Amino acid sequence: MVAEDRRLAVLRAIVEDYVATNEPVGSRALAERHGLGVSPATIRNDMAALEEEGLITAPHTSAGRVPTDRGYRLFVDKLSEVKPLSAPERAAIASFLDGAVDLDDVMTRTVRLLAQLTRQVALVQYPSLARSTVRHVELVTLTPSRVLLVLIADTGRVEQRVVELPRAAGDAFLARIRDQLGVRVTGVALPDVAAALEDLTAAFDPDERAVVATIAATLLETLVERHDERVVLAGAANLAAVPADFAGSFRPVLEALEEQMVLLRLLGEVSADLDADLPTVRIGRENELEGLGSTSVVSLAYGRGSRAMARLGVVGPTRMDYPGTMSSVRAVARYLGRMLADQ
Amino acid sequence: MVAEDRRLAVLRAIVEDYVATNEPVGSRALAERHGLGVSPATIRNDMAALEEEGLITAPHTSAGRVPTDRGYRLFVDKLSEVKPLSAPERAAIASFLDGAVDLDDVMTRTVRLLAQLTRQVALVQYPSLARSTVRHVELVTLTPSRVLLVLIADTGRVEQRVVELPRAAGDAFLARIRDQLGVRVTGVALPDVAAALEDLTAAFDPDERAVVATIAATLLETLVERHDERVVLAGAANLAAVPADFAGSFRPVLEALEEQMVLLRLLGEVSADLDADLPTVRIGRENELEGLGSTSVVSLAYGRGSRAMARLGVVGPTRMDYPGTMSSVRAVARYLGRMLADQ
DNA sequence: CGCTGGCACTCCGGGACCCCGAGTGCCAGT
DNA sequence: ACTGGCACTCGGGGTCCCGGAGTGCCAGCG
Repeated sequence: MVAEDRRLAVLRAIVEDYVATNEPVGSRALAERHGLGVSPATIRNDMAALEEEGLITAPHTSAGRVPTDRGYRLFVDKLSEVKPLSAPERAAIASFLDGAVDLDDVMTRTVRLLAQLTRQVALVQYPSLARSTVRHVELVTLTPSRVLLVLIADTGRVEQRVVELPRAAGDAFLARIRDQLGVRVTGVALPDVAAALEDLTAAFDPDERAVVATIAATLLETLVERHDERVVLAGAANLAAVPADFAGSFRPVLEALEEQMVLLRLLGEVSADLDADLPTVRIGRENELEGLGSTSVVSLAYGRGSRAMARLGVVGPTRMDYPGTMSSVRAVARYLGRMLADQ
Repeated sequence: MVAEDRRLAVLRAIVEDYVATNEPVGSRALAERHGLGVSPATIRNDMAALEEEGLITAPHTSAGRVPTDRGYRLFVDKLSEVKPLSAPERAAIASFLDGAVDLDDVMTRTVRLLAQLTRQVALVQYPSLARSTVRHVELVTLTPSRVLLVLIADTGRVEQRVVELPRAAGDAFLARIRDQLGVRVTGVALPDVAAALEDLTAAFDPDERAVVATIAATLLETLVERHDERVVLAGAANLAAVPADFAGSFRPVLEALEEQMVLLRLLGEVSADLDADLPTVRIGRENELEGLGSTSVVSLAYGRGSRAMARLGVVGPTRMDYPGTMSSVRAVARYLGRMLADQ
């Protein structure tokens, strides 16, 4: 089995060298730079075997080898360790995020930080409304028949919506609605709000119910909407770092990254718990999105305590420094979770 | 002066052809495609004169001519007319923007629309807080010594900030503060809020003043902050449409566009009034920003009635369709102004 | 049996070269 | 003032060629 081990060591060396140099790596360079203790000829045999298994491939007959998606996959799963961040990096995270004034600010800073740390495109999803509770509901009169409905979640997230009332409503009436809403939904988990509002209209006179129902409906709409799942992005310029990474132009990549839907799918489903300590890695074709066949996504959930709230991650070329990226993603996710817990 | 007129016609033809084909334009093609009624040789003389004046330039001894920044400038100022939009385009604007649920939604839709219409990078600045009035101020208790301060402007813009109080404050006390704030600032223009709060602390007992002062300070901070001038962006993928437009890589351009400060400077100062009906055009080096030497910016203020609230515009290669872009920018600015007036 | 050195082979990339076409500037003629 | 003609320039593309890097295979060795 010694031979088998060496083969894997060769794969690991190929991945590391290729990531570092961006050039197909040959047997001689490999034998020299890594202390494998065998001759290039032996390595060539190993490489032939690895190629047979579909883990590496040669761009041309007479070039070095390059890892395939499957090769990276094996590397990530079995051959790499997530290195802890350096002290300066930790310090950078702290100094970057401290001093944020509101949730928008936290999100913006986080995504920039992540882009800077990893030198890739960073994504951060807003804390999911579905996993929050209501902190406060407010109604603000705009005109007699229009009110602004403001919903504040415990994550600090604020949603607002203008409501057109079926008829004019006086301040006293609105105050009663506000009170009733407050009593019923404050502290309630957002998915449970619908149930909590079930009997809301019953608390009002029949001729008042149309107005109340309109407001309640808008509130529920606000909770349900896909709008919910906002994702912010930073570091698009990093795509241009090594143009060769994206065959032809990277226009399709840029285009894909402008679609919120795509970003959400890249980050993946938010799991219930925060148990997973290691980022999820999707490599190349593994994420089946148009135009993103030569990119990888490293993502992780963040949250308060053990409850996941949303995800964050980075998108980069399949030829990326997985261990480094994974550790940055993990560190930022942890720090962000801690920040939000403070609030 | 007929000769002079023809020279300008030649310049205009060069700009139009170059924009259409992205290739240096020669004297023969010019004589054929545009009904100038003179021979290529004559046009060559004109071109020599235009080159002498610094309006066009030849990439190589034996290539056609290309407009310089100054050439585009003359074209924009004197030789082009802003064409009205086509009916389908107008329809697209309306259908794209209608149905927006809140201010964020309006901004997002607008910027996407503009990017799509112009096929360039679009920028839209949020309605300036400095030009709004206060619609409502709200205080929400988080913990006894922390409150969330929410400010709603008449543009629909919502700002929130967590305030750490110097000591715990009861609900009744906070309600009094809220009332006092409401009385003093509701309907007040944001720049005048500081004055309106001048005597706020006087309305409270001496031992309450520290808390009140903290809240007032945070409110003022919220108004002043640069955060104020948010700009959203869309259509970055359009930069990649004609890679040759940005010599080498367009990394620097992407980088510049990630800086809020840069975006603000690109859009320019918001003037007091909405008098200017034509977009401002800054061509190439005219905007003195690092990395944006080969881009042009077409921008315009938008607002309610005659009051400017902020600006929007697009960034693209100097080689752009100025008349078309200008008309799109103008149309979107008008429509957006009308939408906000409705609110 | 696994490893090694040697060897013939392949193929990419870059440089040298050349030609063609497009476009110019200038000049003499109308 | 405009035009046709002409000599000139230059870049892009095509072809050719070579060197270097890397491979696969084979025979030999411990």
